[in-house]
Amino acid sequence: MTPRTDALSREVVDLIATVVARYHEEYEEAAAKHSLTGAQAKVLALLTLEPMPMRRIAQKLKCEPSNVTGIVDRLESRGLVERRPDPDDRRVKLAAATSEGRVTAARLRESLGFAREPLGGLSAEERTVLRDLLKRMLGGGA
Amino acid sequence: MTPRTDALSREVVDLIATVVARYHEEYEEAAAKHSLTGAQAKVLALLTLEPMPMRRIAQKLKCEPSNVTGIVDRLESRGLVERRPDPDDRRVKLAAATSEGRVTAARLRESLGFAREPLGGLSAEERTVLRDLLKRMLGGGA
DNA sequence: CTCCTTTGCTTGACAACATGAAATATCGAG
DNA sequence: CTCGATATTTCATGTTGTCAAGCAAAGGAG
Repeated sequence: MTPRTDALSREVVDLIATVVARYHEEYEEAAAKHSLTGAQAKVLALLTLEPMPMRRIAQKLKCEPSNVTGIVDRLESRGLVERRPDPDDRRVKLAAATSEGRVTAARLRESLGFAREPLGGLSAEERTVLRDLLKRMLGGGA
Repeated sequence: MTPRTDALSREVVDLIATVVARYHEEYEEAAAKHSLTGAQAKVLALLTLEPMPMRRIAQKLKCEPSNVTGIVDRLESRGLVERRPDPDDRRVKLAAATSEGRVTAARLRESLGFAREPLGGLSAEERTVLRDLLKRMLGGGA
């Protein structure tokens, strides 16, 4: 169907690569502002939505559970996250953001400029078109 | 200008986050297929375009030069890359892809499905629109 | 209930990536 | 030539990632 390497596709892929690079930079930068690494920021953001077993964090991050242990350890040692027992299953430990963790996460979201800066140049209609194209792109490839 | 957290912007940012995650997954996966890490694949791809001083690789990767030393070491020990003296400046070492390195890089490009899969669902017109929106998004924020 | 497998988490060993500081060699200006 | 700047490497250290092994708890088969 799609010619393997037509100029248009290559251009779009290059642009996406640029978006990816830029997104990462900004994310790491915003995390560093709060003395967090990217991985720690991601986990903290996840836990502000709801407490979660370690195992589920690993699934979200697509990494081994043993890795999550260390990341949560570091967040816990800074008082941003705590481990609670799961009342329904004593094997499970629920990681949850502390109130201090939620404050940090909120500040982090604010300093994440990616939402405003690059999207600011697009009108509401254009953003709608972009949204729909991205949706189709992601939905179709799944 | 842009309301800080309107639903549409949040949705687009979420979609971009998904694209970023997906891009990374596929890139790491493709690299792993050739027993390379993501960082190694990136450097190898860079050096297939043209030989380059270590320092410039570090700039492209946005990391410290001392880090590049290790990555190039590993690529060199596998015969994918070599260090050459720079005729104009004896302090500089030019890293260059070997012919074997170029073969590996070419295979890697081919196995990188991101170009075909998700873009396949979009018509040429839609890809043009997407390209222009991404361009404006990136250009405006720069 | 006991046995046995599975599941959830942690620990330990190890590799890659990343930073920062210090060492070495070279360049280039004065 | 001397001195400061530049390019690279080395070392110490920390974070992220994997895999294998271990332990506690859950859950089913008998």
